[in-house]
Amino acid sequence: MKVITHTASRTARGKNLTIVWGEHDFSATGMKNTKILVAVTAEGLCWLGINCGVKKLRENWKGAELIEDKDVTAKAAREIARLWPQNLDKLSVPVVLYGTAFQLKVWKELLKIKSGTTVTYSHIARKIGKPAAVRAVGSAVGKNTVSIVVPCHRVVNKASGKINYGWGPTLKIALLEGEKAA
DNA sequence: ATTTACCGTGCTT
DNA sequence: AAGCACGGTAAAT
Repeated sequence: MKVITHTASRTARGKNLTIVWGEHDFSATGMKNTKILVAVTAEGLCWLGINCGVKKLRENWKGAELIEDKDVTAKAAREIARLWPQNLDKLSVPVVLYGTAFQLKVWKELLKIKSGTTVTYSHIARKIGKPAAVRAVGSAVGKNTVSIVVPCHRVVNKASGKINYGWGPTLKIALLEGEKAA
């Protein structure tokens, strides 16, 4: 999978950017009643939201020009559904990551987590050489813009049974179950 | 069992 | 420019 990164804050990254988006069914994967909102820039996949609506997309790409066109996003959506859960790393569409230097480090680390496995937030913190920045890792993971493909759901709490997930704890569990079963 | 300290980000003042 | 709230974990109380 090709990954393109850009250093930009959340508020600045939408500037002068055109994003095409579309909603697609993800149920064929065994994830019942699940829709993914796929968005692409000229470079590649920049956003994947689960059951989320454009509002979230707009909030995360302030100032960007958003164009709805399912025909454009369908190819990527179909490929994601086909490759999940084991082979997302074979995605032919490049993944485009816009974040701060810290966030980019965290997200790239997420890409190394194998399907069917989980790691803790402190593990990531150690991996990026900032063992004390566990909480910062937590917030960076939560700001991931390309769910599922950048597997933020594979990061779990160490001991406390708490489950945190931007699209809801239930979905996080469902994704992990789906990957384990595969 | 509760509190404290650590870090980066984004929102509010 | 400064302050506040978040989020996960280990260590100290």
